[in-house]
Amino acid sequence: MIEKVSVGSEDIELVPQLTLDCVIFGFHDNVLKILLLKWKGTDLWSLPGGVIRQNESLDEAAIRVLKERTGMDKIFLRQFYTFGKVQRYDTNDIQKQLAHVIDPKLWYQRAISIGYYALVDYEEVFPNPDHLSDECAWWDLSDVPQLLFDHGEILEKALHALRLELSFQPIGLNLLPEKFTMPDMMRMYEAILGKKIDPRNFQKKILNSGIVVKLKEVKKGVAHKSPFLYKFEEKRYKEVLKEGGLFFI
Amino acid sequence: MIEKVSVGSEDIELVPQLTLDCVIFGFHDNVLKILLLKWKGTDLWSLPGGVIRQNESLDEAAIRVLKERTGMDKIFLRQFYTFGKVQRYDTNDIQKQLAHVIDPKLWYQRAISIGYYALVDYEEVFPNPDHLSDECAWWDLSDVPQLLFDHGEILEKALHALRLELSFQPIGLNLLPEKFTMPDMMRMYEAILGKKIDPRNFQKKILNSGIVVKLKEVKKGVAHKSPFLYKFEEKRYKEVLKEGGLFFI
DNA sequence: GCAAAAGTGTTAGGTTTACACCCATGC
DNA sequence: GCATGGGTGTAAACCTAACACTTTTGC
Repeated sequence: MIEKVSVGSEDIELVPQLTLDCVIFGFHDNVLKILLLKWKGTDLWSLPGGVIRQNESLDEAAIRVLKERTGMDKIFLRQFYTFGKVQRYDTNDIQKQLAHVIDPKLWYQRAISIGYYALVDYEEVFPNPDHLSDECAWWDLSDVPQLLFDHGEILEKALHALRLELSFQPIGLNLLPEKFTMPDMMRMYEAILGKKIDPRNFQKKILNSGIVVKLKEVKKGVAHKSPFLYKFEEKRYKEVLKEGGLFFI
Repeated sequence: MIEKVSVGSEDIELVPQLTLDCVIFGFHDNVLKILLLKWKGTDLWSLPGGVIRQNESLDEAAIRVLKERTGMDKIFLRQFYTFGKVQRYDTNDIQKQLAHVIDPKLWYQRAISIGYYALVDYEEVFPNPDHLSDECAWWDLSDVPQLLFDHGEILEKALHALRLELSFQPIGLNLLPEKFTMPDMMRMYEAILGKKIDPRNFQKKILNSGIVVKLKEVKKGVAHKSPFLYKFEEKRYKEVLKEGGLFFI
């Protein structure tokens, strides 16, 4: 197991057997997307992840990884689960597939991985591969390829957490751009919940709750009728979430 | 840091720097209770916890700890958060307080702790101290003493998770005895949510949902009017939770 | 008999659901 | 002008919240 890593000329001590994995969600073209890494010289994809340094907290480690992959500093991040089966995936199989990138000796011990999910404004992200991958790219949630390790399971659990927290966390604020249309927001809800919502009822409920304000602008340059733009009334949004949530079950 | 532990004549390898802590909830006399340990020769209390062996999963480790502390085998267990600040509590302070029980050298490295909460039927538990404590006892949630380490924060987060999951997990099934009265159940909700509920509205909603059935018995030997007994209609209860939850916000 | 807790119904207000047509725009 | 997506109202059903008195029991 790696217990040190070099950054410039410095050796940095790591917490042994502990890693973290990030599911980075974005929303674009009406669908949820996640950021994946393609391992060097392969067609194999996995979630971005990293190790924990002895002198940083778990959250700090996650922020560091997020910053490295997206270029972004202020990111909405939630720890959602820690994955700790003894044998989280088929070690021999992985060693064979990745032998040219990582020394198989690195797999002599199990690793426990802390799962984080992140929400980012798709438009502001510059995907950036790490030293073991040669591509970092957005994938539509609906056609994510088979993932390496147990990352399929990690993604499942992240989605589940996201669905649950949709009613209690300011998901919209972090996944939508500053100005957005009502259909944008509705489709974000639909994408996360995986079901259709009636647009009249959706609009009524959202406007009633007071969590958004209508701007005196419309979105231009789109085909068909120009939709109005809205932005979040942040204080009110958080109040509503705190006072019991905003449900579209 | 301990990296081995002896069980009988065997040495068991541990995952370094990783521990787990359990918040074990029970419900009795209309209040929520948790199980705490008193450290040998002190008046200091903490949550039950343990280490992770190399050959067991996190869940298995939690089950082992729960079994040791409560004597129970089948326990409702949820992992709710992993605590990983670099300096989770004042190490010097703790070393001084517990020097007579644990060699201060054990604290030379940080530890990351995985938080689990458990729900148990109060009546079925036999509290059992571990080798570092001389008492294992129930405490009313409302008068839990100052806890060692960062266990106060862990308890906070466990409670928060419990509140959130009350609407989606079969909490009642695990916290109440097999047969219970409507006021019992209502007070469980009140204790978890920390607020009063109207008994007429509560009963209406619970009975409408079909998650319990009224038995042809009353609870005898109680002062005042004998209340009817109910039991969960387990299949229906889980269906309702799955289809969007059962809220008393 | 009295104190304490159990049990129970109604009403008003609010929320949710279901449902369909016209409008503005780009091509 | 037509295809596409945006925008909007109403009525019925359902759910929630508010509210107080009678019953049973042990002491």
